[in-house]
Amino acid sequence: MKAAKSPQDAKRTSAAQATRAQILQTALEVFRRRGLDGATMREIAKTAGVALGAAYYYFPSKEAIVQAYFDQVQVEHLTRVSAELAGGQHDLLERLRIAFRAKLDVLRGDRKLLGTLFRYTGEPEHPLSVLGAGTRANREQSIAVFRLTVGDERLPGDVRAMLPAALWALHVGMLLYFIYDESPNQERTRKLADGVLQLLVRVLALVNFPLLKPVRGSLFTLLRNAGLFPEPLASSGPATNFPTNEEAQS
Amino acid sequence: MKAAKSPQDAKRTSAAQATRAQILQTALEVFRRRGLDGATMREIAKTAGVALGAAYYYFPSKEAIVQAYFDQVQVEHLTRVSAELAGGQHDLLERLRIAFRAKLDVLRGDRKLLGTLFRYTGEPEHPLSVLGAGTRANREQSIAVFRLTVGDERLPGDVRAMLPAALWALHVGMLLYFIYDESPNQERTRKLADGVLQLLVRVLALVNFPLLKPVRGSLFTLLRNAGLFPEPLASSGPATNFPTNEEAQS
DNA sequence: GTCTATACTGAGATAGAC
DNA sequence: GTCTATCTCAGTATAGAC
Repeated sequence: MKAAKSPQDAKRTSAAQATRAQILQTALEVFRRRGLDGATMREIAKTAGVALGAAYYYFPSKEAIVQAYFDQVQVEHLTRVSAELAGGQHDLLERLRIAFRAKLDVLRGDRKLLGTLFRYTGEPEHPLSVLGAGTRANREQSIAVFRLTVGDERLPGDVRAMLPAALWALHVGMLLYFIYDESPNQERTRKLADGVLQLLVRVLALVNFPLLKPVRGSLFTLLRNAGLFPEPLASSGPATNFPTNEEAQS
Repeated sequence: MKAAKSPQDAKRTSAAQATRAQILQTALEVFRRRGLDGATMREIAKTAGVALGAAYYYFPSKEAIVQAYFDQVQVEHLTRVSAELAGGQHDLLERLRIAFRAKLDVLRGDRKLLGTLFRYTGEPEHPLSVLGAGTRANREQSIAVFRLTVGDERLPGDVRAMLPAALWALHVGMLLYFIYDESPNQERTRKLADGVLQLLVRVLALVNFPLLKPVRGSLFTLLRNAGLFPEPLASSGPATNFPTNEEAQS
């Protein structure tokens, strides 16, 4: 957003970024070796070859490092999905599989770190709550990836409006299953995801069926009243998309 | 399970139990006053009139106290639901509302404590993970309450087999919403629960409809293969009921 | 603005005396 | 079963080098 004002600034900045990156990467190594709780900021700093203060200079807490990791993951997910989707014509199911599998591929090997993602779920005020304000940017980027995945698939307006956020929620559920999945290479998670997505696509095809239409209407009204998907249908701006609970008239 | 062997034992035991209860109740007061993180074991011990070590003698960690609280909640939920269900004839929807509302009533005022429930969701090995082995007893008791709530409602066998666990999962979701709900007296949560349950009952009525039967079949097969509801349909023993992932052949 | 070195505080948890 | 003393470690503070 802002360019460096002088060579000095640029140099300082890039040196600082290198330090930051160094700390981040080292921290991830230490996390993988020791586990999240086993890792201490002191060891991270020492291994990274910086003083403790430097680590705290860049990351206010240990979990902030993990958050930075999640931001990294998010970027890589977008990259992978964009690349794969660009590669050819795929139907909706294939596209969804690509998006879900890509996420698992990016996270493969870091299942333990993933636990942190859920640690503050029950604490609305915490900056690292998956559902909280502090992670909104990351969440919206992730939802955007699913919006991209859905693309211009022909769907009823209300379905199309909430599908990306619903997919995001579904994918969070998948990650939870992933963490608990001890099958070799977590194949069970992949199978489950495939199956669920297949089912989802089938249900989406049924969604205009007369018997189901009223159910669908009720469901969406319910969710909207609950403030779970408050975007005003087909709004184009950046949508708020989760329990912000900023007083909706029900 | 085991009776005291002598008056001494009984006395010791009951004195010890009194100490334990004292620590537990005091801890809850302190939690409510200071919040969970604001509360220190030192303050809890001091306020309860015991030494720090005594608190740790009864509760291996601060969160263990919260876990004990959840056990208490579980007992009270069962009591309330049993009492209300015994009071007359209710249809399924009414019974479900009773069960869900009772839970909210029991927890009203302790929403902050509830955050702890989710803190270790992402850590399978942690004794306090909602989905883990350490909380299985509590979870099964809770599912049993929902089984009681469903009662002998006429339902297809597969639906009837997974409904209690599904309701348990749904109710956990409700608790999450509850935590984030800042509406007066958390009325939004109650409205949402009512609406979701109404919808659920409507869907249950449609479940035998020809168009939906294959979808339902696929869904259940999927969940079973995923090990999410591994009980062998209508087994009567204590069912394992969540991602234990003890090697299932998919 | 970036980083080092060092020391301090607070709190969860434990050991061992009684 | 209960207490006191102690340990560890995350996180803060500070003072300063560059």
